Amino acid sequence: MHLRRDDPIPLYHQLAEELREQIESGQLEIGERIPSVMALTKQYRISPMTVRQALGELQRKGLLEVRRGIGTFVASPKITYNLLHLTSFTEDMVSQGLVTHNRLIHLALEMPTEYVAKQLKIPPDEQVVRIERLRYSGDVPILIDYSYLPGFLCPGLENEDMETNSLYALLEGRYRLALDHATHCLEATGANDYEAKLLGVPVGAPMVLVRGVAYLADNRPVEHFKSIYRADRYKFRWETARPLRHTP
Amino acid sequence: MHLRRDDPIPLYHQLAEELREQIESGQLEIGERIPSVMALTKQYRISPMTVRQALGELQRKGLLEVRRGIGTFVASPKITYNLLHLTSFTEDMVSQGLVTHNRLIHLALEMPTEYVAKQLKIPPDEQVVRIERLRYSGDVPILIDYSYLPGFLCPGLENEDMETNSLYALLEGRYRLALDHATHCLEATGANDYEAKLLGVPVGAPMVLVRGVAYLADNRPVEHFKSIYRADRYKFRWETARPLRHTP
DNA sequence: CAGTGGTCTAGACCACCTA
DNA sequence: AGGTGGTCTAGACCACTGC
Repeated sequence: MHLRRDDPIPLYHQLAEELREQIESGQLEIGERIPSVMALTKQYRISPMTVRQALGELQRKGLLEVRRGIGTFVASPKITYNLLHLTSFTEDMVSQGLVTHNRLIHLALEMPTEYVAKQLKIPPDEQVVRIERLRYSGDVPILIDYSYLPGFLCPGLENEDMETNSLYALLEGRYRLALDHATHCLEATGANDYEAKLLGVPVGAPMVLVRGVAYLADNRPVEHFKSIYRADRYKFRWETARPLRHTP
Repeated sequence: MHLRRDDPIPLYHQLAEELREQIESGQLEIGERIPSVMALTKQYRISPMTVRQALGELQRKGLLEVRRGIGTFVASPKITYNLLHLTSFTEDMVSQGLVTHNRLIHLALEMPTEYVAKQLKIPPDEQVVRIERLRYSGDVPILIDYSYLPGFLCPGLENEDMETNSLYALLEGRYRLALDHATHCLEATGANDYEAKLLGVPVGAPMVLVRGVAYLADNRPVEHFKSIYRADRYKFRWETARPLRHTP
């Protein structure tokens, strides 16, 4: 395996992906030492700083664990698994044997708010596709889901069937937009009139609000999302590993 | 101001701290552009890569915001919690450069409830240290923190100064209990009378409730914790390698 | 066009760890 | 002693932005 130098995707990210695949495929086992920085430098013919950028990325995501003066090791994969698990509503429902479906509330091409334009890093006069869906577990509405995507990235998306189709499957299949990573921000809030009505809870009922942005491998924003969960029907679980202390 | 080159603290961290102080003191205002990479390179007589390491650190912590081709700007500061790593509140605040202190509300050796004994995997007649603390960012109370630890693991902990000491630092330093991993469960809730009074918010105000257990490397439970955060002052942030939110 | 941040090079020295 | 990761240099080219 070698890296593509005439690719918009940075070398360090290509290397990080390569290592992640080796970890997830089991070529590199949990607790195993990965090749040293110098070894990777020679193997991929890139400079040490670039290797370290790749390792830093995986370290921050919890896939690698560094022991100074000894080496870099594959960390327990629980962390990433559960963090992904944390964000996957449908998967969570299915794994608990619950039937889930969506109700489309809104789907149109329109002008973004200032906030959304900033999140997507587009000019404020660039149109976005706005999607609003209500998502159920069985007959119980669990969350409201808002998505905003730059219109030029997915022309015609506003005419698709968003009730039965998965948005991400559409993006990857029809528009060849391979989502790569995402940021998330979680807070608690109370249901407003609109949310309370849709979800069938009292106004002010405790809700979990998750906002974030999904990106392509080259860091172009593809989607700004906002999800509002009923706190009485949904809990978030995860595990962490303690980071090793390093330099001050 | 100049950096100390014969200091164990890395240059990039010194620069990051320098910029952070300028932001917090108001020398650099929110939304203001900070000097460019080249300007900082010349000003502090360090190389561009080192400047970028400093900026990257502040960016990941949410203090800076980058607009490509334009410049780097001071972001509006928010307290965030990194879900990837198991850190204590104190460590988390300090790493973000925020001043924090605790008010001890309760500290004693006592009999556990059935629930706590089960969480800690100890017999119901085995005593636990119960700690209740109110924790501040500056002058603002942010959360109420309950900890329960098996008494035999940390004899004398009930006589320690829990107002100025970090619990995790004490456990690792004095008792040689190296925390390794933890489980967490998060939900949203409304403040009850007691919580509202302590935190100075209205009854029913949105709160984030996190419960869980911290373990040693051999899976012995060390601590059952329960933290109640003011949702208006504390947000939880994380990144995922692949966004699987809408997977069918 | 000039300025910005993003990426990358090909080395260097250091503190740390094992042996 | 020899290998490891951590830090740092002094440049380079690129894509993007605003003028």
